[in-house]
Amino acid sequence: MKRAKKKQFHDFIAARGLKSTRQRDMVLDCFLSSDSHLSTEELYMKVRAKNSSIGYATVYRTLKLFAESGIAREIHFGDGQTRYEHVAEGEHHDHLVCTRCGSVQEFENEAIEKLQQEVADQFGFLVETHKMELYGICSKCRK
Amino acid sequence: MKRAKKKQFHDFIAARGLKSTRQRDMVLDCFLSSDSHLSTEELYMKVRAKNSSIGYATVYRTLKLFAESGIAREIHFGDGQTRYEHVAEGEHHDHLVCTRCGSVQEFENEAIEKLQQEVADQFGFLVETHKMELYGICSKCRK
DNA sequence: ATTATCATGATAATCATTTTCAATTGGAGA
DNA sequence: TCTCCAATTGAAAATGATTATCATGATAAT
Ligand SMILES: [Mn+2]
Ligand SMILES: [Mn+2]
Ligand SMILES: [Zn+2]
Ligand SMILES: [Zn+2]
Repeated sequence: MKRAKKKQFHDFIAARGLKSTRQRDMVLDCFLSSDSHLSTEELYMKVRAKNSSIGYATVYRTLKLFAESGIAREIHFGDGQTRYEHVAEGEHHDHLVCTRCGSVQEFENEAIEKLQQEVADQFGFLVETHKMELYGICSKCRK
Repeated sequence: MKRAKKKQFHDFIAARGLKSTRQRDMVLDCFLSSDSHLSTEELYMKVRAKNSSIGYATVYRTLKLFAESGIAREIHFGDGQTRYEHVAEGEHHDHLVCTRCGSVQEFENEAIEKLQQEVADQFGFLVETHKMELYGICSKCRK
């Protein structure tokens, strides 16, 4: 899957007339080998560990490109920081976010998605994207 | 309903040992007589129209108190600005947000809420709050 | 190799929001 | 009503995340 994501990004880069650089590849490797839902700063720290000369701005810019290329998605959990998650082609999921330990559990529920569509239809609304997040205490933190 | 909200806020102020001020009452009146989902800046402009000497910080601080008192709820639609909506006791709703004109349509769907609870239960997750927003094109903008 | 572009890193600039602080005000008690 | 102190206010500085600027360096097509 990493291979495919890398190709997808490189194809995007090429299609846009952009250039392949050692920094972009470095950020890409760090992103693909990291957990999902990392903040820009967290990613920056990981990249920094590999190459301390990388600039903060480069990480910001590269992450935005990942989102545009479709291999990542920007998410906001209300803590004031932008996070990026891995995107699998044609897949969608929502989140359970623990307000105590910060852990994030992903889930998919076809029934809910269908009901959302019905609601939108009732209002003549054309859905492009949606977000659903349940905030609370995860099972580990409840013990 | 305005009466009740005002009382709720004044009770909150008193219970916390805070003081009732002309500025807070002014912001409260503007908030209660405005549409929901206004950004802090939009509210500030409305208050400013009544009393041009009000400070920006006061509006920020007061809106936070509204949220704490339970008469308002902070919401984020991803445009980088905090918005506040009116809260009716014991009521909950979600949103359809038009990405073209910015209009917001509220809706309630008991079936979805129930399914959300089931999902959380499956993961042993205790839900405290949740948000669900459908982004897309509203019926007016589709015509 | 040459050249036209694009990318990078350092730094300044933005933007929304928060904090600081000196001056003012509210309101409980005398 | 008067006092007094804690709470409040407005202006301005500070903050934190993100973006823009710009001189320098790298990429890749010719
Ligand atoms: Mn996710
Ligand atoms: Mn609402
Ligand atoms: Zn937890
Ligand atoms: Zn619209």
